[in-house]
Amino acid sequence: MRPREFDHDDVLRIAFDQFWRKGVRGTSLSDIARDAGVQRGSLYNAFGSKEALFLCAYERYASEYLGSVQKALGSGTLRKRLTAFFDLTIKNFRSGSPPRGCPTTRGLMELASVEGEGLDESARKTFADLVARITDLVQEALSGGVKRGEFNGDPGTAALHIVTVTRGLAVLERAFGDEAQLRKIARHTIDLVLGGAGR
Amino acid sequence: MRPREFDHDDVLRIAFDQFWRKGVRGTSLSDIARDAGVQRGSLYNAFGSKEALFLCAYERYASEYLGSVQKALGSGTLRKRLTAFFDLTIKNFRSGSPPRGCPTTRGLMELASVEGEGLDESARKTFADLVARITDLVQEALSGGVKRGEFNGDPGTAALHIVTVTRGLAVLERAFGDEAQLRKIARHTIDLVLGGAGR
DNA sequence: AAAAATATTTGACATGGCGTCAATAATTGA
DNA sequence: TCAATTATTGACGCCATGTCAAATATTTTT
Repeated sequence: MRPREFDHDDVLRIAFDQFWRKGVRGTSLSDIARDAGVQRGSLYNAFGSKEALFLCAYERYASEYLGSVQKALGSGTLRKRLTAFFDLTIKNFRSGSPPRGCPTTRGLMELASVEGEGLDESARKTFADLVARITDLVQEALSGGVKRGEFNGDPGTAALHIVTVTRGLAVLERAFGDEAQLRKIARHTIDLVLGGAGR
Repeated sequence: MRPREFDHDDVLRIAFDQFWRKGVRGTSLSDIARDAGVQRGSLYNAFGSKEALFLCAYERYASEYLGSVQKALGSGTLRKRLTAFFDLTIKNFRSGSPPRGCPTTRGLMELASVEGEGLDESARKTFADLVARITDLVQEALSGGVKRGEFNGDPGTAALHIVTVTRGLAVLERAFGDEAQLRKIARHTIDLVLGGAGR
């Protein structure tokens, strides 16, 4: 059979970059094809549809992103680790100029119409993964030195709350665009989560 | 001059309903025109462009929404009022079937490309208004019976945090779609904000 | 080595959306 | 009554998505 003349991964990276900058609906396959030096038809042949291409590109990004989160959460006190998580998150969707926002959030909202079921599944996994990692973090801290009673409810709920805040930040960032404010909210959230520790 | 043959407000309501259900980019002016019994050209004559029409429709909605928030925050203890706020918010973006999500958040994310500057302004105002109302609420409670020291930082930061959570909920709702979970996060947030009061 | 099989590339095409424009129609005011 | 003004209407250009058949480049088979 005839070998393909372009690298799938290259195209996915290029496509994701455009999707992230201009949104899924705001990016045409012609744009991507031109940027990637590929014929538009080849993209259809390789991926089937624009939404399918976005999905592939998104999943490639998501695994990379989750990996970097994993790394950032490395070690240190709970406060330090949570701070690192918020820092990474804010830095991630403040990257580029103008800032490009949170890809998962943007994609999810943009495709959350009748049809956009493919990304729902994928975004759910991303969020679930984040919640799981933060839950582990909290549990680990609890079984370590951190005193119980500084958390309201179970670690899972705390993690859910934290991930919710990060996604809220992704939204506010689009509205206000003020990084200092985002950091303030992040710090405040950590203070709340760590109970009296930071007051 | 010739009188127009349709009611602006009717069209805005119909348009907003479609935008909310199918997204801005997923809704065509032909759809709206058909639904409203108006020619497509008339919409361009009256509003200028699809984005401008969306903006008008959004602003009509936003003032209605802020009014209902105002009402819901009416009276009672701070906990009761915050609970009412979360309830209204969740109920709002769980309305319809399937749930239609938060219009401000969806619109903001969808149009947050290079050009979408019109809605940025409008959404910023909506969020700023929400933050201001919640700030007032907290300040009122503080000058009333509620003890100081149950809040971390100033009331403004607390309000910002709360609004951030509601927007995070709008995102998670799209991913998980589980209303019970949203309520759990809301309750948890209130518990955190009210310090030791609810523990 | 030649031919068959198979997958990719390519360009043409159909469909549908946005936005513009000139022509037409319906009022109001002089 | 007629001019001025604004709304409506339908045709048009442009661009996007997605489909299809023809052409092309390999690998495998004979």
